[in-house]
Amino acid sequence: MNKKPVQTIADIARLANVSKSTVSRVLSDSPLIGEATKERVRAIAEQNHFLVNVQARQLSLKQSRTIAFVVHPFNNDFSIADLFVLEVMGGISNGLSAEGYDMLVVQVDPQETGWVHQYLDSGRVDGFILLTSSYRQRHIQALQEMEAPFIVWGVPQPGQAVPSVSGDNVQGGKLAAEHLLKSGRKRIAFLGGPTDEPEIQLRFNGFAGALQEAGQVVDPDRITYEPYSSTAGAAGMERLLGQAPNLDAVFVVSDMMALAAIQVIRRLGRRVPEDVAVVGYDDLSVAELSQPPLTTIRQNIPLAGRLLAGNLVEYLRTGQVANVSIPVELIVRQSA
Amino acid sequence: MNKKPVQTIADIARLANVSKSTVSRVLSDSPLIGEATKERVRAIAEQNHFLVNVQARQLSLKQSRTIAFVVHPFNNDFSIADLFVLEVMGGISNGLSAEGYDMLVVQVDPQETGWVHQYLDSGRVDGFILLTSSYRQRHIQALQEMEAPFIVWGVPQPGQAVPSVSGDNVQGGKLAAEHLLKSGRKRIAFLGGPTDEPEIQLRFNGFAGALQEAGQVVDPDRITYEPYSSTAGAAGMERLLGQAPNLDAVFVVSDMMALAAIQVIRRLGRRVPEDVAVVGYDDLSVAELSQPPLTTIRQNIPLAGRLLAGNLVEYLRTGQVANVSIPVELIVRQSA
DNA sequence: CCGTATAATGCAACCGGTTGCATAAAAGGT
DNA sequence: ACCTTTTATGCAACCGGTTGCATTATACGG
Repeated sequence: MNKKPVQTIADIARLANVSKSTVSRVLSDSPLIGEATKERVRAIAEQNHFLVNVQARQLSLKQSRTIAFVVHPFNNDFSIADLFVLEVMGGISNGLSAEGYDMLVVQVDPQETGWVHQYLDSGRVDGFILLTSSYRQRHIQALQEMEAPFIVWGVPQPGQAVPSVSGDNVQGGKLAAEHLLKSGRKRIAFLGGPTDEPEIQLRFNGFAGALQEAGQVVDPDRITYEPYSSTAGAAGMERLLGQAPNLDAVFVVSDMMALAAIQVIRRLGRRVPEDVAVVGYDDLSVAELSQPPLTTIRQNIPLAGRLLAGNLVEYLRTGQVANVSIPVELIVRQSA
Repeated sequence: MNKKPVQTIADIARLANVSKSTVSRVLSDSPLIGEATKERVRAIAEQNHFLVNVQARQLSLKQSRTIAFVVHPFNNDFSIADLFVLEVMGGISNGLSAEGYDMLVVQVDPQETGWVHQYLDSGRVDGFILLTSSYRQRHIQALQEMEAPFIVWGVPQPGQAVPSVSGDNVQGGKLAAEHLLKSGRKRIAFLGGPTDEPEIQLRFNGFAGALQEAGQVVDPDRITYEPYSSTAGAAGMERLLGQAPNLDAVFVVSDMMALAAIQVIRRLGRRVPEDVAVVGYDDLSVAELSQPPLTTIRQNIPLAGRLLAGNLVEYLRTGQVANVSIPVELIVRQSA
């Protein structure tokens, strides 16, 4: 396949007149080897563009230096999380490579858990990174049972000792509400995602807290929870406008749902932001290209990726379970 | 790390009272082994939840059964390809796992080519998959020089023997033009991407061919080529309207540019689609959420992914260079 | 000047598979 | 019954690294 003549440490060893062990130690910068030798061996390796065979090293070390990024199949249905997934993946990939790890993308059947076995016991990967999704719980359980190292994006169910990284959801809800209040909105609605997602609850808490602090009531007619999808976003918005026709603002917990909501608001004859102000969540790249450009809550995704990677690696090394939450930021555009 | 007692084929061999070789052969279903033995060994492996160690197998076979999906860093700048990347990746990942391969996501510096060496010579991956991008040429050159197996999404430069999968760009251009003609448009413009991208030329060919067939002239004033970006899309649209103020439709070769173009058209006081009809390309998820929902050309992305994976694997095995193009489809919404 | 601590290197086993070749057992031919 | 095939299995080397332990060369203390 490749006719490069110098491929193994044995080759280098021969050229440098030393043993395999010495070359191996030079490459891992072991203190056992004398400086002079190190220099010489390194030079030879360099000249011959030598690169260690990763599989051999991994076999020897019994670790793969690879982690699996677990995603669900991308079905035809556009999932709300998609773009988010991509951006997070970029961050994780960066973080991982900074730690010297590779990232394998593993698509799994949401119903099965055999993949844990398959990838871990075969030595293919050292650990897993999961993003929040409706099937998360079952997977987390499986991972815990098999004592597989993993970390999740999102807020773990209360009482679970699971390493995680998430946005500061309470603060996100608060920022959105405060911005709407500051611009004089009086009847602010909440269009949420699935009820059982802890982050949605936290966003609501932050949101409701800010309203109460401002002396506003949190009218149940102006609150709804929907599955994560743009069609659900549209349906939810329609319901809200039916229940509370006089609402003058809405905080939507995802940008994709917010875009769908805006379409509904307009279809029903109201203007955004004049009649109804809209604040989204995530700051996906579509947010600034939409009509009108979307005011939204941005999570620091590159940071999230780096932390997911870093904390998982840390957990692998020390067993330290860390739960960190990262700051969010209000991005004001024209929809609110 | 894992206390599973039965982990190696040696363990299985002991339990089954056979040699390592036999177990190995049973697992690869070698015809050398008798049926009775196979059954027995398989049963034992099964009972003990045995899984082969991937690294050891790979070391022995000198192949990684892994391919690298090469992407550029996701910078803050919204890249035209983003969503596209994600969707294609899903398809590739599916195709690859059907072939028994894993997918590694490799982020590379567009300026460097060292990664080819790094991943190939170290045995980390068996091949690469690249998506079209402005830096593609340099990378392709590097890959070819190192005789690295790879496949690209998009149309290769003429005269290059490069395995590829691409959409049927000629047909895409044709469908767009025909749709606009059918709705009675008389002065149709073309807003293209970079001139040196073969796919852009092909889309133009299909577009121009359809116009000519309908007896329309292809007025140079109604044609422009811009870099790939939404700002360039806006600039291009502005130029077109300046050169040919009476145009009544425009075919834009990417959805993102089309969205920008629509903003310009409106800013200059015309309505979409009444005054100017707009057809985009790609059918990104934003297309249906935009105002008005965008009429566009959709490529069968899951199929693309599967073909990229399948053809690369085929190339790995046989050296067959295949260049396939997949069908496209017109999605009619409200912008045209 | 010798014994021992110390630094530098090599030997060989090991990680967990695969495979060419030798061998043993069963089958076939006459 | 005997020799040749054929079929089924084992032996041992190999893939390309890492590492515990032995060994040699050098430095140091007395």
